Amino acid sequence: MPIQARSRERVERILDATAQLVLVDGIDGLTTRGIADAAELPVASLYQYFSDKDAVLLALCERDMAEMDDQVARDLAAVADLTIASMVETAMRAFVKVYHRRPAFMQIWMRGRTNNAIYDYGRHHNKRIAENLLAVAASARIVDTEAYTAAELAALAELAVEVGDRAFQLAFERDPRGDNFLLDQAIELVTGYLERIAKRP
Amino acid sequence: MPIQARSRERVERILDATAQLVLVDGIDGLTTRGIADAAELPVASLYQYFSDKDAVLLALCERDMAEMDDQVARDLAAVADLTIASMVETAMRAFVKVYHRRPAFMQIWMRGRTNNAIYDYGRHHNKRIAENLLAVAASARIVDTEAYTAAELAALAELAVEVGDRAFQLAFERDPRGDNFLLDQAIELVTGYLERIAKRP
Amino acid sequence: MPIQARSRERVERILDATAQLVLVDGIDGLTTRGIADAAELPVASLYQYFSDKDAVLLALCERDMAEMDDQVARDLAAVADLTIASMVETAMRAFVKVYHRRPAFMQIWMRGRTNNAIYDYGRHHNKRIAENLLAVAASARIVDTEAYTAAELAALAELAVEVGDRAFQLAFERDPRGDNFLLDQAIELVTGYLERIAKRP
Amino acid sequence: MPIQARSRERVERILDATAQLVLVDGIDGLTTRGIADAAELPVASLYQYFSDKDAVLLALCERDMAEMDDQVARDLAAVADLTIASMVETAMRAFVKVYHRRPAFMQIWMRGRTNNAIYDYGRHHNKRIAENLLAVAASARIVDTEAYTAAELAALAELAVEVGDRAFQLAFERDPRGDNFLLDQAIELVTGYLERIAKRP
DNA sequence: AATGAATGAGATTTCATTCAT
DNA sequence: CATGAATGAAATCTCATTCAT
Repeated sequence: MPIQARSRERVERILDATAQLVLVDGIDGLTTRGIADAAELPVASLYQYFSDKDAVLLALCERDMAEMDDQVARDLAAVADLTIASMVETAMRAFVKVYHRRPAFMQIWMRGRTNNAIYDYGRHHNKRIAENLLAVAASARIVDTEAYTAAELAALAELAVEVGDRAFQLAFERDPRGDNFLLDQAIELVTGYLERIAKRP
Repeated sequence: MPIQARSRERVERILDATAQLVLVDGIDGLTTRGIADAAELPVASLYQYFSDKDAVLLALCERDMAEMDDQVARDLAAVADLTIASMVETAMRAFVKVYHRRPAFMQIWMRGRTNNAIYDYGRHHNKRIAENLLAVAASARIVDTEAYTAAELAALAELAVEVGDRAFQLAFERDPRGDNFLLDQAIELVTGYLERIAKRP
Repeated sequence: MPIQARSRERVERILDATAQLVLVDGIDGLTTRGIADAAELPVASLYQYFSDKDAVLLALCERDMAEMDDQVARDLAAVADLTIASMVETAMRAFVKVYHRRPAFMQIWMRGRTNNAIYDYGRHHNKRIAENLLAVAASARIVDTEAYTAAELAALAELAVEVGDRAFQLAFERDPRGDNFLLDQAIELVTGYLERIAKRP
Repeated sequence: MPIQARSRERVERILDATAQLVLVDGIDGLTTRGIADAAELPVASLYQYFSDKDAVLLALCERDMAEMDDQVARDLAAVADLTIASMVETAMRAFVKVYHRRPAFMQIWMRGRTNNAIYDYGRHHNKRIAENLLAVAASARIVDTEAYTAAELAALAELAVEVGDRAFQLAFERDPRGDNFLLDQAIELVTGYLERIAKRP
């Protein structure tokens, strides 16, 4: 097996093992030895692939986040009539799909944010999501660029994403599959809020 | 100095020290030794006042939460014309006042909720706040009790409280005094969302 | 209530509480706080009656040992025909009686001898028992004082007591009431051994 | 130095250090820090070789017990005329040899048996010694298998071993090399007791 | 005499990380 | 590259004992 492939395989195994462990023991219970054991490799070998423990968590987030971004992009591309409402709904439903597909990721995301690395990554990622969605909306010319400055729009978008995030947290806390009533409400809430930036006809 | 007063003073010192430390090092960085050093007393003495580390955190939350509840109650009592909008604004501004007075509390509240003790307390408290506000609104007959079931109203209120929390977190992250634009937006967001439960004329 | 009486009552309560605790948690689990709680008095008050924790254990042994000595003396006094065999049997059966009456004492005695205080007390007491029994036997003129020096007799007697002690330990380990087969064997063993010091007719 | 040898050497050093410490401070005074200091290695390294404190004690017992078993087996093999008396004497003298070689072991053995790990191991080992000796005696056809049931024989043998243990303890307490008079008496005592199971001609 | 409060001094164990090979 | 082994640095909590009142 070529070294690179072996390396990639091991990294995946580490990430999967970490995901499983977080699911079972929570973020606080996570140890390097635990990860190594679960991934069936020596502890010291972890450090060949990751600089430290936080880096593992981060990589896990990144991997699954990339999947989430893909899902959002793909689903948005399939929307015929792009409005603020359809965008919000599509994006948020895409999130839910990935949370369902990756329960461990959901756990880490929802409950693991005391870890500074994850927390910071989360803030950073939410900001990027907000920017991306704003860009899509802008290029679809569905944003009222006259009533708000660019900075205000950015702040609004980020607020909306964060608030949606928290609402989902609540929904997934109540039910590991996401409480349906709360999911719907979350979407309504964010939609309602963001419609103020929709272009007035 | 009477013993009881001395004891209370020490407890306060422990709580204040804890608050400072959480602010600086985060919840994960909190250690009993750290608390004791900061509070200038022997580690063993911590255990006279608190059964364990979690209990300290919990007490801190309780202390500041009580203050927050007071503030909200007092400010709401002073509102002449009670509407959903005036309630939300009054309550949220009351929160801001307390966050100003107790910056450490905000941090703990916003970032400390993976700690089980805090988490449970937080969920419980938010729920209670939501219930209280809902009760006030109901007795002022400004809630549309026909369009929603009681359970739905409870869920809506809780969601609003949690989402307001998160929005405030963002505002206070950007600016230690709370970013004004974001604070306003937060209030608008929650108000907008909750107005759907206002009684239709 | 006169102070002395109150004091004696408290000492008894401490001793009883200690006995119970040892029975439940073993010697290693014993704490001053535990004793105080069980005896329903403040920890600090323990130190009014005992110099330290070991002193409590020691006092407990002494109290029950005194009872044991009484039992032996009383039972021996009732023996009509004093021989080595009847002495050994009577004394050992008296031990068993007290072990039955005082199960906590039995526990401490049988399993608590890692504690230095208890261990030393045990050695000391076994020696005294040996001396006493030897004195009784000598005054009943059933000992062969010609074949052995006084020092040898003392050593023999002590060995017999210690060995009997260990045999009982085994018997009470196997069965909290004392395994009957082993109890009988223990008596036979000690009797058989000591008969060598019986006066030859 | 090859790693395995280094590891074995360290384990030995830990065991020796433990033995010394138990000898000086008793079992209760034993601490992981103490062991580590005496063995001149970091406390954390203890846990590379042993799962916890009890495991160290246990390993110490096992090591010395193995030596004792060897000694007994070797010496018994050299006995020409196997009788109960010669067996008992040979075995007990073999014990003495090992106690001489391993004074710490005797201490641990005699005083450490409240520690659960050691206690359980001790009971188990004494039983096995008793069984082994009984088996040797049986195969040499020097046991009266008609007067006693197998269970009784087993109990008798175990009692004899335990009682011999205790007698030896006394002998070694009085004199670090083992008081000769008491050693002789111990052998006589056990021999005398066990001869009842010798086959009647 | 009585006691609530205070504390010095550890004890055991865990863990992330680093080397030497 | 890979890894078994090693370890510095803590962390939490307990407990016997002592004071000040």
